[in-house]
Amino acid sequence: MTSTGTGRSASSSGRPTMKDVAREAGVSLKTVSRAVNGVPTLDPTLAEQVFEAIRTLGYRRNEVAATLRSSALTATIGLIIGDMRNPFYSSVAAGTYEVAREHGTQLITASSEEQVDLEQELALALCQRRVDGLLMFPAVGGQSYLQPEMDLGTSVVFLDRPGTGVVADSVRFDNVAAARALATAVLEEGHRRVALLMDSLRLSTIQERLEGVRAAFADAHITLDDRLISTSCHDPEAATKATIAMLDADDPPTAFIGKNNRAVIGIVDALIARDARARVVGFDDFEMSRFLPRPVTLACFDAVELGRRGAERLFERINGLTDEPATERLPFTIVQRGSFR
Amino acid sequence: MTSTGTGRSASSSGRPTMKDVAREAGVSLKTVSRAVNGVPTLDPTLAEQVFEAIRTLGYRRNEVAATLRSSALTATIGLIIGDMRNPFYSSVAAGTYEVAREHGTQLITASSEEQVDLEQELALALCQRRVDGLLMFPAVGGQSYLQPEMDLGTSVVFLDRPGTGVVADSVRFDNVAAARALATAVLEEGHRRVALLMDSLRLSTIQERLEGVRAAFADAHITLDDRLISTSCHDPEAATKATIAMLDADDPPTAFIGKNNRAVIGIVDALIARDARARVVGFDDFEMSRFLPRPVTLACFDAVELGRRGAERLFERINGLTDEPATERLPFTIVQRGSFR
DNA sequence: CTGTTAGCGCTTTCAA
DNA sequence: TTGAAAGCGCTAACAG
Repeated sequence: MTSTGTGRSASSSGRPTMKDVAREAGVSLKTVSRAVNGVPTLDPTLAEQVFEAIRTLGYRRNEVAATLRSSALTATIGLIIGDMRNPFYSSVAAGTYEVAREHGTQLITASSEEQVDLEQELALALCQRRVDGLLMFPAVGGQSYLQPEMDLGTSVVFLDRPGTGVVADSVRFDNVAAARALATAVLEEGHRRVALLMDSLRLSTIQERLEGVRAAFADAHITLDDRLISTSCHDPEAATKATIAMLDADDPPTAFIGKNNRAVIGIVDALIARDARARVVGFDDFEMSRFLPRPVTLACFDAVELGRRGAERLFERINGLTDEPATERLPFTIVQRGSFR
Repeated sequence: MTSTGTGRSASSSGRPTMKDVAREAGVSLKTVSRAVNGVPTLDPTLAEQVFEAIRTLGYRRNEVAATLRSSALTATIGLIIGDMRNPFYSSVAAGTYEVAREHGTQLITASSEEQVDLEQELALALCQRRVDGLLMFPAVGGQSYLQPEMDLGTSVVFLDRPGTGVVADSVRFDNVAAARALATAVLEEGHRRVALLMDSLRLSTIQERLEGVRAAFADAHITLDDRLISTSCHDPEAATKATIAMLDADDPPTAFIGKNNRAVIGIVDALIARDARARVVGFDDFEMSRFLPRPVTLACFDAVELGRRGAERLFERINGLTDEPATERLPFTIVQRGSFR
C-alpha cells in the first residue's frame, strides 16, 4: 500500500483531514494545502506524494472550512422565488442555475410564498450562510431589512419587480410595452368593449400592464370602461368566474385581455362554458397553448432569460461592479396560438 | 446609545463577529454564544445586554463557522435532477423543498443533464460542501463513486430509478403496475394491434413499463408485435414521427401507449396530422391535458410526492435510521382526459 | 451561572 | 521552496 500510512486514519472520526494527509504523506500541512490548491511553486515530487496520500485516504477538501479563513467567496448564491410549484418560477430557476453553473457556483433555492415575512426570514438565513449574492422576487411589503446585509457586502438583484425600501438592480419585463401592443391590436381590430382580467393593483407588474393598456386606449381616443376591469383573477377559476359574469351582463365585452397564461385559460374555459365567441389576448405562452380551442394572441416573456439576466447581473456585482443600480427591461414577443383542430 | 461601544466596530472589516458583540456588551465571547444559542442557564440581564449589543452592531451569526467546530449538521441537502427545464423535475424539486423546509434545511439543486460524469462532479462537490444528504436521479452509468462518501456518513436516496454500483434507498413509481393497467384496459376494449412509443431500454423506468405491458399481454394470451415498439421517443417530435410511420404502414395499430406525457402529445399530433382515429393511453398527466383534442387515458404518477417521499426518507437516514436500504413504490392513478369540445 | 482554554479544517502570514 | 505559528468565527470542555 503506502509507505507510512495506515490506509484509513482520521484524526477524530469520520472524514480524513488535511492533517491526516500530511501525516500520511510525511509532509507539512501547508504542503498539502499547496498541492490541493495547485500552487505552482511546489516540488512535483512532493506534490505526487501528497496526491498519493490523498488517494489512499480518500481525502476530499472541506469547502466550508476553506472559505472560513480565507476571504474567498462561498461560491453559493441564493434564489428566492414565489412558488416552487409554479412553472414560471421554475423556468427562472433554470436560467439562474445555468448562469450559476457557468460561474462554478451552487444555487440554493427557496420560496417566499409571496409573503414578505417569510421572504425576510429566508433572505436573512441565506445571508447567515454567507451566500455571495441574492436573487429574489420581492414580495409586497418592502425589502428595507436587506439594507444592513447590502452594506456588509451582500449583492442583491431583484427579479420581475422592483424591491422597495432599498435600492438595488432589477431585471424586469417590459410590461407596459407588451400590454400596449396587445391592447392596440385589439382596438385596431375594432373592438371597443374590452375586458381586463387582472390581479391586485398592489403588484407592480399588474400596474404596468394596466398602464400599457390605458396608453393604447388613450392613443386611440377610446374610453376604457372600468367596470370591465377585474383585479382579482389570481387563478384560472377566478378568471373564469369573472369572464362569465361579464358575458352574462348587459353589453358584454367582445374582447378579453388576460393578465397571464392562467387567466387566458380561465377565459377560454368561460367562453366554452357559455359557448361564446370573443377575442382573447393575454400574457405568457405555455407548452400546450397550441391545443387551446380558441385562437389567442399572446405577448410572451422569456422566464428563463429573466433568470439568466438576473444571475448575470448578480455576478457582475459580486465581481465588483459598482455602477449605480439599474433596471433592465426584457422584451416581449407576440405569438398566435390556439384554435386547434 | 450604548455603554462602551462604538456603534459600528468590526474586528477586521466587514461583518461584526461574536467577538465584537462581546466587547460591545462587555461580556465574554462564550456568554454571547450562549445568548445567541438561547442557553437557558444564562442571567436574563446579561442576555439582554448581549441582545442590545447585537442590535446596535447589526450582528448576525455566521452559520458556516458555527457548523465547523460542532459536529452539527450543515442543515443543507443536495438535490440532483436530470433537467432544470423539465416540469417533471421541477415538481419533484417542489416536493423536496417542502420537506426540507419542514426540517429547517436549505436545498441546493443541481442538474446532471442525465450524464453520469457531470452527476459525479456535482455529487462530490456537494459532499465537499458537507451537505447532510443527497437526493438524486441516478444517471445511466453507475454510482459506485458514492461509496466512499456514504461510508463517511453522507446519506443518499435515489429517486425514480435505482442507483447502480452502490446500495441505497430509493423511492420510485410503480411502473409495472401502471403499465399493466393501461395495457389491460386497451386489450379489454378489444384492441389487438397496440403500439408502444417508448424510450431507450437502458432506462429502468422504460424497462419496467415494458415489462408491465408484456405481463398484460401474457395475461390475455395475446402476442405483442415487437415491430410496434419504438424505443426512441425521447421527445414529442420523435413520437409524432414514429406514430406517423406506423399509421402509414400496413396493418396499422389501433391503439398507442405513450411512455410519458410528451409522447402522448406527440401521438395526438400525429393523429391530427393524419386525421386518424386511434386509442391513446400513456403516462403522466399535465396541466393542459383537458384541452387535448382526442380522448386519452393517463396513468398518473405524482412527481411532487416523489420529491416529498424521497426527502422524508433522506431525513430519516440523516436522523440515524439504520434499517436495510429499501425501495418504496409510489402508486398511480388513472384519469380520463382530452376529447375537448 | 460565567469565563478561559482548546480546537474544528483550512488558509495566511512570516520565517527558515 | 517548505514549514511553524497564528487565526477565521464559532462551539465544546472544563474550570472557577
